[in-house]
Amino acid sequence: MQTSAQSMSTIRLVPRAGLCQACQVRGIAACASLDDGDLQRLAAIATQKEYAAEATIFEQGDEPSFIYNLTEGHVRLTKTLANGRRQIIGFVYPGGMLGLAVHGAYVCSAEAIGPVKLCRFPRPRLLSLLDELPSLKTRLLDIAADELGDAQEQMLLLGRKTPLERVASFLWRQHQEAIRCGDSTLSIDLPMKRADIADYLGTTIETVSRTFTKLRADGLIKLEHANKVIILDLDGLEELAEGL
Amino acid sequence: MQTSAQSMSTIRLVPRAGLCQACQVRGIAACASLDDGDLQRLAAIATQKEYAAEATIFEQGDEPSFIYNLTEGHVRLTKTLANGRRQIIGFVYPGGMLGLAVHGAYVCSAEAIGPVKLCRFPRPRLLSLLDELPSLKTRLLDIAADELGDAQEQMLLLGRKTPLERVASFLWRQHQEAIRCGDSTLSIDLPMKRADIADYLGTTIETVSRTFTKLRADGLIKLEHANKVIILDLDGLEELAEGL
DNA sequence: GCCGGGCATTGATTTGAATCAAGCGCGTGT
DNA sequence: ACACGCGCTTGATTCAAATCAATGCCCGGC
Repeated sequence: MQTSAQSMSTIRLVPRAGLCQACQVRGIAACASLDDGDLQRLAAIATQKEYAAEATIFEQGDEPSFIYNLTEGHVRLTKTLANGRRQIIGFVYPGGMLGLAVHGAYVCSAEAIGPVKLCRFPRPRLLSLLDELPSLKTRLLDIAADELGDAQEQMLLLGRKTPLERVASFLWRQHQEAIRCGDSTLSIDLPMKRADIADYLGTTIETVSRTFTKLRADGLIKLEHANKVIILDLDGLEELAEGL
Repeated sequence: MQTSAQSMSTIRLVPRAGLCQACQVRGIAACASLDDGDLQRLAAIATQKEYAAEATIFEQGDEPSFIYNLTEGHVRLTKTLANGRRQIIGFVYPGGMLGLAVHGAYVCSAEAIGPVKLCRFPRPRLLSLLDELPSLKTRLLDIAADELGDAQEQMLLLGRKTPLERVASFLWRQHQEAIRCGDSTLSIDLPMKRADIADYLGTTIETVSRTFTKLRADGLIKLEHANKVIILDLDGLEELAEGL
């Protein structure tokens, strides 16, 4: 009872300068485009922050004061309708950016799935620094274009795929993501709960669960336990995902 | 029979230099960020193209050789699944960009809804010009961030809204778009067919039609004819769209 | 003016996923 | 060790939207 609600969510806050060279996500994050000198300048405006599991990093509608780079853990981006219906817009993995998509206010909320570490940049200072770091601006444009492509793929999923195809697509992408992080096994760790998967795929917990069961029955996957999936038939999964 | 299939779709192609000052979308397109001198440099690499109704401007999977700016008419962006199911990712209005979202290839196809005019830029030349026109690069980043926000809003629609809410959201946005173009009436012209609306909203032609009928019965809209809607209760429409 | 075809609307029926409702398994804290 | 609770799975039922099927309307060609 001695810790306040705030200290529950924000565990540590340290200046960032000098730590970048050692950063876990140095090679895949936005800052990968920078040489050591420019990295120094970026690091000068950055602060490292940590949040506990389930903490809210920012809220839909908030003034967008910061842009973040996720260094450890997983984040979900959510939008919520008046009556409580929730849609998960995306999951963010280590190396990903938060807070890029903005029309005057954050368009979605960001919540830590497990404990996370972030690199935080004051938006105005980062934006003005962009004029002096053109390679970073280019990189952000590339990142935004990639995210736009991902969003469009998700619209196809939500608008036109069956629940079976949605789950297969989800697992396929989780596998691709694991590869991108250097993990080339067919074993997938799901950091999020069934409710998160359901809200991401535009369906329900029950349907997600039944679909996992069906994929297992059909021999496409094995469920080591609820949050660990082994892919047995990667090609079959991809075919399902593409609606073949 | 004397005209080939190609000349059916590509009617005219003229150099663009010098025409920008007179451009219809000068004030709202990406080039709005440029002064006259920089505009000259951009115009030097642009070509004006026209396409007939239903023509394909580029195809999902094509090498992304060009970036386009729509000057007249309307475009739909589509993705298609193996078995023919189609999702419309977005509609583009005069002043909008085509071909920004790319992972090595166009991620969707672009099709003219009616006759269209476009300003076409060779992608490599535009990208290298960006290094000399930082304000344009910033503008493109802003546009990409806006489109990302729109895409996220659409994910909420596709994942969690009812057909009634989807159609209400669609009409509300069409109205907002009309305002952006300086048209402040409550009368909306729909350039696209019911099939396009259905594929955009992740539903069917029949459901779209029934929903229009219901909105009319409930006194929220009037249907002047199939492609002309008069909004009678803008607030009611917005409430529906937000799920209240 | 009349015919034909494309597009929209309306109606009847089916179906697949949401909802409602138990159970189960596992980790946590007492 | 035990009980509690949370998260996942499984089963039964409902229901909304997709599908199937006609009909109507408007425009363009003959």
